[in-house]
Amino acid sequence: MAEKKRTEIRREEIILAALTLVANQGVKSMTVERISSIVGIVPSALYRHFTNKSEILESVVGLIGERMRNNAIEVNKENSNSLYAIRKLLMRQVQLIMEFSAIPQILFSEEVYRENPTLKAKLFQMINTFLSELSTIVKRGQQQGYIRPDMDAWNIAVMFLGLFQPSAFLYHLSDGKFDIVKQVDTTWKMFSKAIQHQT
Amino acid sequence: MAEKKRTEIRREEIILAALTLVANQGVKSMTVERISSIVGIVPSALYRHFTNKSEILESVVGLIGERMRNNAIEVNKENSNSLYAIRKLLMRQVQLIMEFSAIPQILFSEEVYRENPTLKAKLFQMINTFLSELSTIVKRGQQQGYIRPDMDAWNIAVMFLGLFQPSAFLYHLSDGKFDIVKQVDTTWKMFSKAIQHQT
DNA sequence: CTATAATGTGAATATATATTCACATAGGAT
DNA sequence: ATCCTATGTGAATATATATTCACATTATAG
Repeated sequence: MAEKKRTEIRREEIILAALTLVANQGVKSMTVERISSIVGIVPSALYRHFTNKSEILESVVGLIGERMRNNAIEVNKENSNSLYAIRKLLMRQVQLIMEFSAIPQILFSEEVYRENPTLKAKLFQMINTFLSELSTIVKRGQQQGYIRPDMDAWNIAVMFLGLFQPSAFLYHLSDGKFDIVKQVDTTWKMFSKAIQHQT
Repeated sequence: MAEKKRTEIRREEIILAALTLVANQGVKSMTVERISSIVGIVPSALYRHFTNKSEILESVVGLIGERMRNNAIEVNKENSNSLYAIRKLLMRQVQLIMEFSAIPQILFSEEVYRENPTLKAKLFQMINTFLSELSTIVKRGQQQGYIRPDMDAWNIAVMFLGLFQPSAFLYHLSDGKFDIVKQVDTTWKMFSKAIQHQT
């Protein structure tokens, strides 16, 4: 028999196990059997800590969202030049993707989209929070005179997503062979020049 | 009993039915039961025309790929100004996404990624073909003097994907509420200015 | 017109997975 | 130390789905 642990601890272990599976092998690999096996308990034991599997997936998505949000907040704090902060954020996103290569799959998974409307709403809110955080950075840049003031901050934030999304896609599709850093670097050069305040 | 039809015809009907399901409700909704129901035959009859479900999915993905490729070829033929051709292509991609809102889900689905390595390879090749076609257009633009010659055509092609991918994502996530056309328009203005030959 | 091959059918099979439940046991509160 | 509650276990249940197969029927080549 596995050691008995308090539910708060087990919940964390379960979420972590689920994250590991999802991040590396996609949402489908996240079965109750595998999760429980990693944690070292029996499948039915999961239901002592979560009412169902969806709840576990929700927590996992929440964890990723939190991480993205923190990235945005931190780079904003650490960099006075907001253009530089955005570049830092870009690099962090790339890092996140390389670490959890299945993130795009999660964000587009049908488990999220169709089978769980609550989760879809949560995901939408998550992305909006991120975009909002990023918008703040952009606006600061516009006030500081680093970024052109004639462009909508929210638009720029959405464009930001486009800087790494295709690379993430190709990285994934090529089994990690695509040089994501190089592509993103080039893209950033062009992008930063385009949004910079023209003196 | 359903009418007997030659396998070539049935195959087309089946692929079309599968495409309809996938495009609107994702890969998971594409079950043998539903496909056969749309076609008007019984599930087991599918196996007279395909050896298994994967083969059907492969055909569906192939169809989408063909469509993307044709888009690229056509806009290249129809527009002498290659910058304008690229813009046209962008609009066509947006149209494609609005018509088949589940395309991102297909491209990132685990059915494609994990369960079927052949299909993954095919998808990769498909994207590369598209990017290659687009590169040709870009290179022409560079020769014509419309596009800056100091940027790698392939890089630009990958960036192109980033022009609509985030919008597709948000469009999907917001249940069609996100104004994809407006966002892509703004993004295009910035992008086209950035890649234009600076006189 | 008939024989044969191609296509369609319904039932059966196989598999994978989530979830429930009665029972077992450990560990902290008293 | 004992009781009680929280946690763990194994078996059973439910469900969804792909696939196979023996048999039925249609179309078509000869």
